[in-house]
Amino acid sequence: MGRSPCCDETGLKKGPWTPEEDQKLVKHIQKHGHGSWRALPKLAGLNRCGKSCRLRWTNYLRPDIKRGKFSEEEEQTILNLHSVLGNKWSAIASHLPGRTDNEIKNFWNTHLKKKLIQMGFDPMTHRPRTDIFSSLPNLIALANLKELIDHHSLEEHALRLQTEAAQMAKLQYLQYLFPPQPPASSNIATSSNQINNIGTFSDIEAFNLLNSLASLKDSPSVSSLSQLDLSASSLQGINDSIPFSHLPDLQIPCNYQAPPPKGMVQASEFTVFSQGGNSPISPFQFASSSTPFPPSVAPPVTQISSMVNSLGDASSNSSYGEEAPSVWHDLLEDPMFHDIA
DNA sequence: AAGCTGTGCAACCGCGAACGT
DNA sequence: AACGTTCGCGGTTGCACAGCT
Repeated sequence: MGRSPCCDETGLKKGPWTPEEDQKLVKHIQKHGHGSWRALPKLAGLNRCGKSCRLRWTNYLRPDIKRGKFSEEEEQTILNLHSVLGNKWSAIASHLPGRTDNEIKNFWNTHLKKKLIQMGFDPMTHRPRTDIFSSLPNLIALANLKELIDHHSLEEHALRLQTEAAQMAKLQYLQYLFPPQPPASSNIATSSNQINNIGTFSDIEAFNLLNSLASLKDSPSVSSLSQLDLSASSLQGINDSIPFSHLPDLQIPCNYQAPPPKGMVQASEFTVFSQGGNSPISPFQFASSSTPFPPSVAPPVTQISSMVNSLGDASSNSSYGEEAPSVWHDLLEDPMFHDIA
């Protein structure tokens, strides 16, 4: 690839700019504009490459540059934009008048990123770190000590993420406790299951599905999940209304294998596969996927809790089997499940 | 006072996109 | 369409400074 030599050319100065050089550059641009950056150094009488001149101007000498500490509003804006845009510093900078992409990038790398890491959040995804169980104590401590956080805006952001963390943790704990099970021997789904391999749907939709399953439990009209319309087209409408749905999804083929007895919901009905992969993903791997989880569709903690409660009730009153009630009971009794709320 | 370590930030580098011929 | 040049972006480096031992 024919890359331009730029500063590699011999004789061109590198390193920090002197006040004299700054003055020359500013005077020239004020008088003539920058025009071609490549040609500028000669015209301005500078022994620098055009690239160096452009950087010096855009990051330091431009008259509209705001210097000094970032305000809380700016900090919050950066956090919010970064959670959506990622490391698109120029795009983020366009929302912060007077701030350069370089300045924002430095501020992120030296301040915000570290703070998020310390709080147990992945600075790239803005979600709880992948080792969710090991970071839970930190999150709990954070909840108890949140009043000690000195930066207001960061606190708000952290609390929002923390709520998501608790929700994710519970859901992961559910998956952890109820790993995928092999289909029952009397598996009518294998021959007539209309939703086996229905295509793929995202984790977002999986969570929606979990929610809807909980609410469907008591519906007499639904005796089997196989009656649900889970076609790709029906899911499309859901997807369209979901924030962040434009972002790449972790593809999760629905591996529903057996209809639950008597309209009950079975957490283990969901086997999560990586895109194109053959082996299931563990809850930990699932949590570590880079798929952003939109806060707006996360099931509220109370909803998960009531879901688990209702599942427990349902299983104790049905032909689910001997093991199920104790499993639900174990979950509900587990202090960890309650503590993380 | 000297040396070490950590931090913040300006500047550089390399790549790919955009543009011009 | 193909090629060369320029520009802009994001990642990284290196230096100055502050704080600590």
